[in-house]
Amino acid sequence: MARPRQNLLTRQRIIETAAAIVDAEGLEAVTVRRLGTELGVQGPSLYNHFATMAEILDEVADAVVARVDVSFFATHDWRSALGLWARSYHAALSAHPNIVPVLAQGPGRRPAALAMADAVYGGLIEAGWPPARATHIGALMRYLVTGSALGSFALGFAEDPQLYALYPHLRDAHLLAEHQHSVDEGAFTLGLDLLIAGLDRLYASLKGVRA
Amino acid sequence: MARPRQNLLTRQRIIETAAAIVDAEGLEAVTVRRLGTELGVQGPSLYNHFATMAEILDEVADAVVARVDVSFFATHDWRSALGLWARSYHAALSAHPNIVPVLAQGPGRRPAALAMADAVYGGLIEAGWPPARATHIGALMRYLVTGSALGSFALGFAEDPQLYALYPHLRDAHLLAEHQHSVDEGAFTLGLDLLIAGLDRLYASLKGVRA
DNA sequence: ACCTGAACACCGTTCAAGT
DNA sequence: ACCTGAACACCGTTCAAGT
Repeated sequence: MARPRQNLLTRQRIIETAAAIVDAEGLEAVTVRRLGTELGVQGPSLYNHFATMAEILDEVADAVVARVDVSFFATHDWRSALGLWARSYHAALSAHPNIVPVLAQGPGRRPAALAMADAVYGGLIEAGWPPARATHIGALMRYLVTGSALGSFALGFAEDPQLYALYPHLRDAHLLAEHQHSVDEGAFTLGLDLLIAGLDRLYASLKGVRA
Repeated sequence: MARPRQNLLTRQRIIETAAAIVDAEGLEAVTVRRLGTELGVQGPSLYNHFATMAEILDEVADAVVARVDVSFFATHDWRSALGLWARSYHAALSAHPNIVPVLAQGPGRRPAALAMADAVYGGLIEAGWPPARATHIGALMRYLVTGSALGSFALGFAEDPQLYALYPHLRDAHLLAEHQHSVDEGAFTLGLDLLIAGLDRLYASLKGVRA
């Protein structure tokens, strides 16, 4: 059989395959040899397309961030835009929790993460927030979204009821896993609503508006 | 030279040595062989004291959580207690940021993490919060603290000014690193203050108190 | 009971050789 | 230009052998 004129690999194919492994089995399951097997090549072939394994995972992470909708800042009041963006960000990360540790290190040089930071910061500045405060708000939102996506609170407790015998108030903690979605979503929604309401009041006081 | 009657290793010594490496060089620097070298034994000797490497890192993480002060719930109003605890939790994690990914997976079977969850949840229940809300508040606080400790927002941007040419509002992002402490602390403090003020209002409305 | 030395099945990455 | 095969310097973990 003749050598195909088209390359066996593209960056896109590699990233998609890596993303599928991350979602199904976690970050540690993505190895050079495993990727090679799934792509039908030998492991070292990947180095014709990427310099390091970390670069591949960075692109997987950025593809997730690229799906976050930042368009609201162009069309909505800053309060609505912040809430809609944060929900979109949260939804994108919750769909791919295994990649969150890579994302949580900051935008670095990832284009989608930088574009998102630019849109959010720009939106807040144009709404009249002082630069230092706009930075704080952007940081705070990242803390909440990555913190909530990084590890499910509900699933963070072991399933073993006996474990909690020593802790008087944790008697039913082993049941949290059954209510994972409502616990984790409820906590995120509570936090987001409280923060936006609080920022609204802070904004009003900054602008000299009396309640 | 005779064989010492005392063991060369103890769990305590291993954990302390691992913690020092984590702090100085990060999680990836902690290897069985490296620990062996620093402890004056061969790597496999560690398996007489721990079943896995993950178990060692779990204990390093729990030692950090053990330093969080949860006593406030016994002595203070829930609002003050929540704020003082969250600041103590944040300070403990900020002092050892490299171990945060281990912590962020939840308490699991770690005694200090379980004791902390018990104290916080118990304190909120005794203050009169409904159980579901108390769970949300505990989760929310973990999101904020681990999210902020996991990766510095300020240090998450590359130091290369040229990188930001494409992003109109990020022109000065490369300067964030110089103000790391005030950016990261400012964002955390803003978030904590807004959340506690918001929870105070929510509590008042739950208890039927009119503003 | 605890430590050693050798071994197993992995890693990421490099590089000369092939096409 | 891209892929292969062999190699290097690592991993965590197991286990028989020593004391």
